[in-house]
Amino acid sequence: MRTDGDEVYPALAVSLSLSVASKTRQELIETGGNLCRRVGLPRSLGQIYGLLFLSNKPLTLEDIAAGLDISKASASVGTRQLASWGAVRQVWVPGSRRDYFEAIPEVAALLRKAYRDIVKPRLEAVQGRVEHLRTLLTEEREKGVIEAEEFEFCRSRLQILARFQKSLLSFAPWVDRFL
Amino acid sequence: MRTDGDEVYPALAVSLSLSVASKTRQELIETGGNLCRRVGLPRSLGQIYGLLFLSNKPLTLEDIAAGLDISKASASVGTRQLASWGAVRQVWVPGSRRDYFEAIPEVAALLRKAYRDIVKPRLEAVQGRVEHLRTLLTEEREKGVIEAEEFEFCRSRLQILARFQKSLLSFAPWVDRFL
DNA sequence: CACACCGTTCAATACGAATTGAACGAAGTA
DNA sequence: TACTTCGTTCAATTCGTATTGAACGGTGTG
Repeated sequence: MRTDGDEVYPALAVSLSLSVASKTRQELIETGGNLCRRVGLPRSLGQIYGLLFLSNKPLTLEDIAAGLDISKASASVGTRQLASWGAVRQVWVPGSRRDYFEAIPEVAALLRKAYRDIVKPRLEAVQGRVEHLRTLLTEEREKGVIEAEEFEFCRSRLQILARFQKSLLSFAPWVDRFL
Repeated sequence: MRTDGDEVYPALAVSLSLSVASKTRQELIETGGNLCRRVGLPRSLGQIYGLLFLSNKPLTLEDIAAGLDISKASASVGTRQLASWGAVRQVWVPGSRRDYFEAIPEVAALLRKAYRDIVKPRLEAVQGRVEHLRTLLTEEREKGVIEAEEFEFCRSRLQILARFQKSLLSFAPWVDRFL
């Protein structure tokens, strides 16, 4: 962790209450980070979730920053992002006025939610987009921008797309049933 | 397109045989690019596929570079990548010694292939990873790095993960049936 | 055999996005 | 009211990686 203000001890996560850096935790954090990076998400998200996922007790922002050696800022925005996705919960600890976080371990539920809240809406957006393209194409045909043959070709191609994402949308119930 | 060698005409895709830049094509290219970027892939891939997808006839690397205003190099690596995924096919055109490309429009089949060749193997890799973590954890327990309580906690958490991706893997047949 | 044409490669660059440090505000504490 | 303690914000920086330009090799052509 990089403290703001002056340094105390050179990067020793001394205040961290959990058994510092077991290899297991370390590796889960790493794979979590990689997993995120691969999907185009900030690696810190996966790391934070991984850290919390193997944490006995809720952790503070400082714990997280220290445990992952990232800045307090990153920890802040990261936890907020995760919380907005329901992957992390902010818990109240009576004595302290810090924010404590814990992972929500129901991974399957998280994935289901992700599908409903992110993938599916986006698919529907794409659906609208394809429709738009189809009307656009016929317009251009009427204006004579495109010749008949090419028009027909494009039309069939767009139809393929339309059919495709309709079948993708029909996935939704199956996803729900499975997870 | 930025030609190597000297310029001829200021960026007019004059040699491009398809009806230059219909709005429809334009937009599909754009959404294809965005789609890729969102998933963490180079946008040029989506653009190339989009261009070819609405193309009557096979296109050369130069056509692609010109049509998308990207470098010949990008077009080259992009088409190769797409071809390696089976999203694009290199066709032989008798008269010319250039490489011609056309899109493979069976999007559903492409997705199925992507699942089998990319997602599923990766899931299996993750499975191995989780197993590794579990043995690692018990090792650490035996060495006394972790106390009993925390060990039990982590163990249950890892088990959640294991169950989760096992159910993910059981998806495979369903994916095949659906697309 | 020289020459033009094409696709590939690779080091350099450009670009987007994640991460950071410092400043700030809110809320407790003495 | 001065002084910590925390979390947030935002401009600046860093970092990964997509993209490019130039050089190269290979293959037909005159």
